[in-house]
Amino acid sequence: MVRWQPDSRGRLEEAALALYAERGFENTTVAEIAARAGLTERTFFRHFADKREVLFWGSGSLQELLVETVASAPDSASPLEAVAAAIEAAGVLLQERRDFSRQRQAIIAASPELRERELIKLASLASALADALRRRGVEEPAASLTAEVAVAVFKVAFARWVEKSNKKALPRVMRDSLDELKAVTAGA
Amino acid sequence: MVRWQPDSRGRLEEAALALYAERGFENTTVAEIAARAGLTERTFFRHFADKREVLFWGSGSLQELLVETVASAPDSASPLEAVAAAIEAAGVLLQERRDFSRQRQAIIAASPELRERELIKLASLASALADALRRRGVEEPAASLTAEVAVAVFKVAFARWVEKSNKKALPRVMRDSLDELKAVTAGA
DNA sequence: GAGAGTGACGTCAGGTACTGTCATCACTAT
DNA sequence: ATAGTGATGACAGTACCTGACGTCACTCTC
Repeated sequence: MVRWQPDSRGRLEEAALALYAERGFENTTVAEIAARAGLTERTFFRHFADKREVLFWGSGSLQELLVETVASAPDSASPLEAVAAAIEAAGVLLQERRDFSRQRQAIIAASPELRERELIKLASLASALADALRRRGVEEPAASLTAEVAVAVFKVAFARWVEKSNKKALPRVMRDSLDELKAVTAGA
Repeated sequence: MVRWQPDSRGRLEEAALALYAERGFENTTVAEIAARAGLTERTFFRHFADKREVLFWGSGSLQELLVETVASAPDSASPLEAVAAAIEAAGVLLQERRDFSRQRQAIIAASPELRERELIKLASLASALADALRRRGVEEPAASLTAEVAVAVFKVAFARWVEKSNKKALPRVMRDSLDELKAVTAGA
């Protein structure tokens, strides 16, 4: 006899995503998620720090990808070129998980609490990018500013990519948005 | 006989700030805040949507100031110049409330929950700035990108101003940071 | 292969944030 | 006087989250 079904964490993630999409984040209780996954509420909180975190478990790997891309940029690359490569790489990843990314974003956009959590993940991402730039020898405040700019471009590009479903691929939107940003900051 | 002491909202704000500073946000209960203000927990929640909001009541007026500054910028001003004027004006306001701003920021920095709330206020600010730019005829995505850049500069400048207490005035730090950003985005 | 862990889960009790509902009563307007 | 009105108190209830402890298939050791 197996005592428990495998992959309880995965089942909790699936159950949470389905319920949040179905009836909204606020109208879903942790008890319901746990029941749908065939587990108890207590077990949910052993896998996820809180009710929101279940939607953000993948953000760690995105951060790693960004940091590694910055780290492996050629020495000749400027700080902005390094982070540009990073957000384009992130764009590739999210473009691959297109439908999932869009569904997840719809859920987040519908709940202020989830938007808060998303923003702090992006802030952590900016902080990690700034670290990576400093390791490349970029001084403050240039490192922090470049990192914040990268995240800003990421946010705007992602939002545009989500809203118009029949448009360009995300990496392309990232690059275009960065060019637009350069134009905006140059002309003054 | 007066039935209640006046300015219950103000007393709640004061009590909350003092207790958060003294023993930290997470180690303070709403019941304690209410008791210190001579009120009940229920009354706290009639004045503030939640336990965090008590620290962010002033953010509305900051947002108004930014939006109005953008709106009243001369027609000849570029989008970046308009938001630059706005964050410098915000810098003046915060410089006037220097000690309060710093104490408040120390409390926020110590609590992830409060940082989340701060970030969503900044996001709302970016959104309001983008609206103001669109009313000036700026198209998307330039409006959103410029607004995000403004908030990014604001964040970085404010952080630098807070950490080195014996430095330049905040509006000056804002301007310098914006110049640094221009340098960073131009060189690639 | 018996005994000693070990780790993932369940069960239970409790604290705290937040909400809905109704009562109270100084104050105000007619 | 009388009838509101609005800020507050009192009380009950839900949901998030945590700590403590028990259970038992699995694994490791000798």
